[in-house]
Amino acid sequence: MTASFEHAEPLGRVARKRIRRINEILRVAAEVLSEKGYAGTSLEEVADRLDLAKTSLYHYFDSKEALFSACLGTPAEELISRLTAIARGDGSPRERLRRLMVEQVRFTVYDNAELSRLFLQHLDWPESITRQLHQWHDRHDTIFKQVIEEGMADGDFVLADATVARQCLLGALSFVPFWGYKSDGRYSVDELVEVVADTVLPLLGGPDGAI
Amino acid sequence: MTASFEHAEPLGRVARKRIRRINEILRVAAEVLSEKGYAGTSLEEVADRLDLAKTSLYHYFDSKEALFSACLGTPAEELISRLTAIARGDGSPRERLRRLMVEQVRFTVYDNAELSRLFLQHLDWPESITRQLHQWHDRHDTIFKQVIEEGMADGDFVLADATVARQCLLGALSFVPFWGYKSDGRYSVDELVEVVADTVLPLLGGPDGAI
Amino acid sequence: MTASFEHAEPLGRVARKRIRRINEILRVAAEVLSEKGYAGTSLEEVADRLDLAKTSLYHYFDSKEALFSACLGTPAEELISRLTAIARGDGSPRERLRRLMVEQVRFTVYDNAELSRLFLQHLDWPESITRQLHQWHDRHDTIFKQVIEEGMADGDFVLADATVARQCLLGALSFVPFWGYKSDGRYSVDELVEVVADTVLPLLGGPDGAI
Amino acid sequence: MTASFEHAEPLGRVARKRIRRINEILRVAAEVLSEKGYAGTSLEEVADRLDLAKTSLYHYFDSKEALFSACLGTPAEELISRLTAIARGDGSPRERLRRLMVEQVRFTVYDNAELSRLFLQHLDWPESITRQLHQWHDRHDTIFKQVIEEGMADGDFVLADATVARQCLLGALSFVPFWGYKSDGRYSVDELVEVVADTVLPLLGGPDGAI
DNA sequence: TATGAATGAGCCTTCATTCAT
DNA sequence: TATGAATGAAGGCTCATTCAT
Repeated sequence: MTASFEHAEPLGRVARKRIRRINEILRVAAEVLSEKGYAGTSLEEVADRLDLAKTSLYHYFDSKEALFSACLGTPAEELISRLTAIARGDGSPRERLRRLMVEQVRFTVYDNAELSRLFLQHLDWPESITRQLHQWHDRHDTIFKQVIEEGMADGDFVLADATVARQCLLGALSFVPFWGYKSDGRYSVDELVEVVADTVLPLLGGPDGAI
Repeated sequence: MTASFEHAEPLGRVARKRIRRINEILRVAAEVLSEKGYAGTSLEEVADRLDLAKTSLYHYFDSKEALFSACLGTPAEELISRLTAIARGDGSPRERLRRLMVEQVRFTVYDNAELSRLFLQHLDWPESITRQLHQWHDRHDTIFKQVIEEGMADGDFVLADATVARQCLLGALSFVPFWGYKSDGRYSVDELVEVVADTVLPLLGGPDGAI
Repeated sequence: MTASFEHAEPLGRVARKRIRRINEILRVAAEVLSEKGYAGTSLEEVADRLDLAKTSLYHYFDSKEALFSACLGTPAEELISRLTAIARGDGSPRERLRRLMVEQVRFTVYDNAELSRLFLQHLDWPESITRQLHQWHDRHDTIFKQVIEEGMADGDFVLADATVARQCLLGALSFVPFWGYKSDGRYSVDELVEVVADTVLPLLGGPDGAI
Repeated sequence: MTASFEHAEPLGRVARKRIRRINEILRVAAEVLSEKGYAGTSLEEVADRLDLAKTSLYHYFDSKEALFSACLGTPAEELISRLTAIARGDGSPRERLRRLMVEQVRFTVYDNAELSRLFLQHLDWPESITRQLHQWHDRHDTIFKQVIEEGMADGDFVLADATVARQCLLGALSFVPFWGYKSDGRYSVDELVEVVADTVLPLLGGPDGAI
């Protein structure tokens, strides 16, 4: 019953079509969600934008909760997976941390502009989604934490309080999607991403002119 | 009908009682609001916690929107007013900026722990409140902006892009109320406030060991 | 919140009016319930017959379940209370049993013609009501059981299997409300009641011409 | 399209398979029906228990109504046919009546334990099924009625009011399937059947120790 | 035959709001 | 001021049924 939108095995035509449909639904649902928030979004509205009857959504998701949970889960897992790859990759801790920041900003500002804003707001969600959000937050936080700790062990990062520094760093990054309720378009996304990373990096202390 | 909660002139006993009642309502409403968000909060719940009938709220506020608008407005104006006083006060730009940061964190973490989280979420609100939020954001942003610009003019702050730096700084600060869905209580509030300010200040560049 | 329809203390005008309203609702709800069954009855229909908006019912009952639970509870408790009084009253066991039968038939055929039919059908009800029905059944059964046992101890009732006899007796009585999906009106209610009692009494065996 | 579940002529392999399928469906449908009642039963649930898609049921039955109508019709006709055979068979009216009772109890308690309970509940059914139920009731009643009348003509049954007696007798029998929402298992089915018949027979009056 | 997709009708329930007392 | 009554709009969800494959 639960909608699964990814499989490892080869799928028949029917199954592929179903998946495509589900992804379309998720896309539109995310769109509405990012405009109105969970409580403010009605299935009617999602269905309308899909030219679908409200009840047809129940062929793909068991409930409103399940639908929007999937909405959040897809990008959250994607981001975490990308960041994990970077954190485990090559380069000095400082280099990897910078790459994490770049990827995070790119992802939240470019790939998932609106949905990203939802991850800050833990009100308004049903219990089960709140729990998921907390888990994602923890996993996300841990990725940054480990790289920063490596850098401290190397003596490259010099921090009075690593936790506070990390929180400030993540805070700064998390707010990028909120900057432009009126965007001013001074930078291309690629440029913005780099500028932000360079701006925030000093939070970690260490030798001047590092990198 | 519109609830006014402040007056300059002397008031009669009845009026004073009314104001006290209104403030009590606002306090409780803010409490619920911070737990459930706008759409998730019903007047019934607010009334219940006040041991009041739901309809009685209409003697003090014209509508749900008016009630919660006042809820946000009171602390928003308070914070802006405090920050304005600091910005216009004595001291070098760097000193004043630091004091702004300290006040901002203290206010959002200590004085208005939960409500502060609401200022980030511009979804889920009715149009008119969204507009207010934008205005507060702008006024709030401007306060920091001006002090930073003074510091740049003095050559004390050295920034490649002042806007990006400011956004990162404010992002880091705004995130503080979100840190502790599990608080770890390492610092007292007063200590925390200082640690955060010291951690974030490097975002502004300038001579090492400044302050 | 739960609708209470009986009180020992004196009540104000408002409270009395509320009780009257609740009883009116219960009456109409019982009417519909007896025509369509639980699942087949919509609150809309109940409200319509009361010239009321569907949602207004929620001022008096928390849910459909609560409403119809009260519907059944009122007559069930009433019948049990009447029967208890008889069982504890004067007269030989045979006399009291006969009076129980008379009261039971009168109540189910005359006072609560349609609702009585609902007590047989334990399907279709929500869990909590099913539990209540079972409890009423048990209490009801116990009343008859005790009087029959007294009569056996006296040697007035002579039964190979008292349980089977009691079940058959109660079965016969319970069936009376079902007789007349076309009623033929040969007897007045008062006469019918007596005829039925006389007809069923032989189930209990014992000396011919008893009573 | 209408499902026919019995044929006189020889059938092809395909047709036989279809009939087997239909009977399986009816069996499962009856099972669910007896647990949840008509309105409480969804085609989805029936299909689920058959490992079938909901819509596939429409290959065998035109509608929910048709399916459940068949569900009831099969056992109803079976019972009536068995009782008719007995009523027309050998033996004195008293003997035949006793055999009718035995068969009725055996059928409702043993062969069709749950479905039998549905025949008492004339609510909750759609109109057309209600009509059928009434017809079966009439035919069923008539069978008993005629044998009782024969017995009265013979002077073996002595009844003040034959109709009331018959209704009481049938009432007692009809309730046997309801006895045991907690069964106590004192008798085997075969014994129970006899005990009940002996217990109820006195309702018909006549010479002591008859049979 | 079998089934996935889709839908319209309908249900229970919540809620902000109005009105009369 | 305070509140009980009442309601319309809206929302999430179920379900029997139709259609195309």
